[in-house]
Amino acid sequence: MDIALLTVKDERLHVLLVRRANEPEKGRWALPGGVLDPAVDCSLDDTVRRVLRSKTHVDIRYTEQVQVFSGQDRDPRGWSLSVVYYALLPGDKVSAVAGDKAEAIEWMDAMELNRQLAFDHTLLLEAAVAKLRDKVEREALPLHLLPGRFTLTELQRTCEVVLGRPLDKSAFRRRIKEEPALVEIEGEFLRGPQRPAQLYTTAEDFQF
Amino acid sequence: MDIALLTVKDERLHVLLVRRANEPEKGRWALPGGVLDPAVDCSLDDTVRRVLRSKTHVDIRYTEQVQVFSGQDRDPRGWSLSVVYYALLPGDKVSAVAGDKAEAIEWMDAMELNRQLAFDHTLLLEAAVAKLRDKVEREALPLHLLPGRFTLTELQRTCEVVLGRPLDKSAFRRRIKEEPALVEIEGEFLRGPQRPAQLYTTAEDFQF
DNA sequence: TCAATAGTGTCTCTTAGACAATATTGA
DNA sequence: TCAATATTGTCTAAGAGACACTATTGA
Repeated sequence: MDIALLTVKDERLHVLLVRRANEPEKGRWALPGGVLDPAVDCSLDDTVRRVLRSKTHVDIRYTEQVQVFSGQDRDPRGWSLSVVYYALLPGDKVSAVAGDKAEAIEWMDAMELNRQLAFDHTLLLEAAVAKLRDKVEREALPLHLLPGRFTLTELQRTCEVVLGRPLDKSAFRRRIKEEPALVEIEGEFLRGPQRPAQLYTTAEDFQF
Repeated sequence: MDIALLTVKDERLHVLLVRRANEPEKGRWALPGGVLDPAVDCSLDDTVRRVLRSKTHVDIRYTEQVQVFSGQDRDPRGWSLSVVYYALLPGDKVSAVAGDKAEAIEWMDAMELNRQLAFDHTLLLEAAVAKLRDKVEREALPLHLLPGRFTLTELQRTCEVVLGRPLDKSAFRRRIKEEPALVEIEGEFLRGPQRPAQLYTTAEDFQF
């Protein structure tokens, strides 16, 4: 099981990588992963949460199964099978994710696949990002990438980062006006050297 | 690995079931499945094709991975994991699918989930149908469910069967007019006691 | 001729995109 | 006041749905 933990950092979609401490592919960067432990996990989703907790020490609000990768060529040790998940981390929690002493971690730009990852992890990452993007392209709001309170502009930026293209402000706001997933925090604004921006939060029953 | 082999029969979406010959759940209907054989299969997709060939003796044109189901409660024998696929069979090939002597088979209406299937197979089937429907809902044409040559009306009926709702003829044709996946078979018509209908076929490079 | 289905045309209404205009703050 | 960003309004063009119309065959 491998996980693409995605977040928005510096206006770009980033993914968490860990450096492999052992052979094969020692020293190369890879998606964090883990193995199913039937004694502990009630299902694969449990495995994902357990692994994420141990690697990040942060509570992850959302995970989704992407695809199974399998075959004899993806790992030099022979036939292997891996279920890929993506997970979403709010942008303000990035700094809370720290590697263990044993493991070096790094946030890599998830759109720029210039670095060579271990095994077939570049493919896995592409599939994960594609699935997320597809969902957002179909009108889903990636609220799990945002902090507890956010402005509409921040929400729009997040969508743009995931989609990799600019959105029209007017059309975007028109669309989400009807969105029950968003709740206006009455009287709360983000202030700066300009007109204050209304703060919103995610509805209780929001399902991504 | 379990497979929902889907086809259109009698203007309804149907799924192939096999009756379990062994315990547990002996005698109950289930989706056909198989186990991965690393010695033979280069990947899970190979497994699916191998299993389908052995069960149906028909060449299946299209398969797609749906989702992994896992947990300790889905099989009385304990923790289990299954990758679910759906596969599409052209409507004119239904009669070519025959069970072995050892196995009873049956086509069940895939929308009417009234029968109690073995294990959690009702859930697996629902997930498979939902994935197919979702794809067709987003403008994909389920050409793999159709024979080699077909009319636009037949194509529309097939979409309607998958979606479970009627489509407007005019709007439907307007949409697929631009569709490169469809190739008109010039001069070939389906004739009957009415105006002949132009026959179409699937483009070589069609990707569902 | 009629029945039956194939195929087209037209109207309306909704919506997305582009872009402009207005609003409200701190400095 | 100005700079900067928030928020709203307007115009237009494309597309979807509804529905009616025409076309072409066999009987």
